[in-house]
Amino acid sequence: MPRPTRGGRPVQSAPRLAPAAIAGPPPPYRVAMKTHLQDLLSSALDQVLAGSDAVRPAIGLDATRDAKFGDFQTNLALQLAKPLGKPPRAVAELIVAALPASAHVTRAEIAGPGFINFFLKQAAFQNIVADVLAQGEGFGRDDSGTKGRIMVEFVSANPTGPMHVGHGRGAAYGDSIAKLLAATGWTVWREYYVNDAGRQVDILAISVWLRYLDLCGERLPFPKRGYPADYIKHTAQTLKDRVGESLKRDASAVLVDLADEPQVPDGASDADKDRIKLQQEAYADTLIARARELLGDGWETIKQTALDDQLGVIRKTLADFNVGFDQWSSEAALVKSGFVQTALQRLADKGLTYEKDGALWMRTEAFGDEKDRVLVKADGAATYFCNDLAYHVDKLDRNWPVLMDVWGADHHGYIARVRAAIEALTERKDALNVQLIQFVTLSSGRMGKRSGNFVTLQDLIDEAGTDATRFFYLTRSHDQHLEFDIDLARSQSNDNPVFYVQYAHARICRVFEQLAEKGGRWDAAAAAGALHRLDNEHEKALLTLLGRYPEMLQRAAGAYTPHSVVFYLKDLAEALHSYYNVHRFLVDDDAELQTARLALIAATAQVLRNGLGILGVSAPEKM
RNA sequence: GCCUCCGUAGCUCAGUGGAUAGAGCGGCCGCCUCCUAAGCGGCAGGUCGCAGGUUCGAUUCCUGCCGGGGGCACCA
Repeated sequence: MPRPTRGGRPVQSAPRLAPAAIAGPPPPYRVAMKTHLQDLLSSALDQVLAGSDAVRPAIGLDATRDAKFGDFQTNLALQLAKPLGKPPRAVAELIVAALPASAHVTRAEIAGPGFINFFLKQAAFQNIVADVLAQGEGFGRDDSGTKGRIMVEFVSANPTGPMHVGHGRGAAYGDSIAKLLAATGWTVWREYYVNDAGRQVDILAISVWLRYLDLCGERLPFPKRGYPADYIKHTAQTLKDRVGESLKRDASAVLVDLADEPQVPDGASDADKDRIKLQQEAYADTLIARARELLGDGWETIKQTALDDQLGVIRKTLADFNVGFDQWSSEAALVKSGFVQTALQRLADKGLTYEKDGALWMRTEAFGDEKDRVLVKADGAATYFCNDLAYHVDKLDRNWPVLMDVWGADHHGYIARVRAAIEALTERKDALNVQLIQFVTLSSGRMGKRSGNFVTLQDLIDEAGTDATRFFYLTRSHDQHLEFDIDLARSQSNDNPVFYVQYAHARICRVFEQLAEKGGRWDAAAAAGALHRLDNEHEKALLTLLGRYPEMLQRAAGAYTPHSVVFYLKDLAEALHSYYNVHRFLVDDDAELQTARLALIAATAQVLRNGLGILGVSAPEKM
């Protein structure tokens, strides 16, 4: 498999996911309608405020929560009640009385504490169908890339084992937010940072080697701090297939002069546990040093084999999960290239580093961190922070001025120092955009890499499918804890929420299949002239939702909330299912009505596809 | 102790200043001679953790408590 490399030299580029869509502004009708209502209200305000010294408020128009409140609402009267010294409803009456006549408005109604609700003629909404059909995959999208350049780094799971369900959430979120940003005017680049340097890789290698020795018939005790899981045995077998027994050493040679690893006794105090764990870490380090001595270059072979094998598993899982990256960036390559030293020098040149207790520190506290941080440890090894800092500098050097990092919530305390480093070198406080993904809990127990019996993301995908798994992850706000109901996700039952949306799409496809079977045709070109036939409340609900899609996308992108797309799609599917149950679309005796309804559901299918595409979920034609 | 994410129906969760707070699941009652019933319609179920404050208006913003998750390394 290809080795990942550092920045600027992508090894494996994922295909760009954005479809070649029709560029251009979102359909203007909703915006135009709001502007129109604002003009009417503005004119009314001229009259109402004449002779008053009240400050003219901004005219806010909102979508209504419920169709019974009309199409748009304004709270103008509530805002003006106090300055005018009149009850809100009285103000509302003045405003409504002063409203000029309009061809689009059927009525303006005062409701509740003083809202003015506008009811528009259905004709105002019908053209959305033609817009959707004309723009297709491009409907709602802004592929201009003119909002700016943003790099999204996500997953970046350590290559020391398979991805678990927590990583899956970050993968689903990161992939969808990248798609969402790309669909709303951003130029997006997605990266995976491969932590293939440092002590954890040595721990991985020693674990693999000990299992390899097992396979060669050499029995050694397995250290507590090693990775005991079965996937290590698999990698050990891969190693043996590759090198035979050339890396076999006698157990006695490995263990000579080595005291037994200390064990935590039952009922030990917390202090004792911590002390013994430190001794166990030291024991693992001793084993690693011993292995290096005995193996020479062979040690590197083991490390490479282990990394290749683990990363290969991760790559397969992500591919199955429909998650792609523009680039995989290697920590080890970053170190080897000398760029870490370059970054350190830049900090030193600014007087932001100093030595203390044999270590090299950075003055992060001067930039809002709660304390200064170590860059190079007393033993000469760089900290994770040091290399990661360099990586972020590298990203900025590559002309990505906005860096979104998708991290697990356990990295919360790490934000301040990375932000400090970036601010120190760029004088920009806002370059780093961290999205913390809250924890995933499993309905049947917790996961952990050392336990050996955790549920991997691959397990989940294999059993529940990519669609159900991705949809499930994205059904919750990312800053909310997610309880992953494994049984539900695994079940191919009606309870699984992804099917509800997909089914709406499949149903529409089935209608067109039926039409073809009957030998009928649907004339898309004639649809525009037939749309005036869409006059019932179910059609109105669909028309309204279709029209809201573009603004929903913008809102979801602005708030970094792909789950908003999920909830929108559920609403759209619900409107379709309700419509389906009440009305027939294949209307034998009314060709114009049939044309109009088919156009409406074709547009609905298009928006379902577009939205599901943002989520990375398929839109099947049959279920 | 400090930082942070939370606390909304029996359960899982939406709702980034507005109206009578919503959905799914679970419970109950209906709907297939008709484009897939993986669907639709209806009923029951709430002191939006507690207490103050700001506001014409607070589930939403602020403060303080109570309860829970996570983080506070020369680990990654």
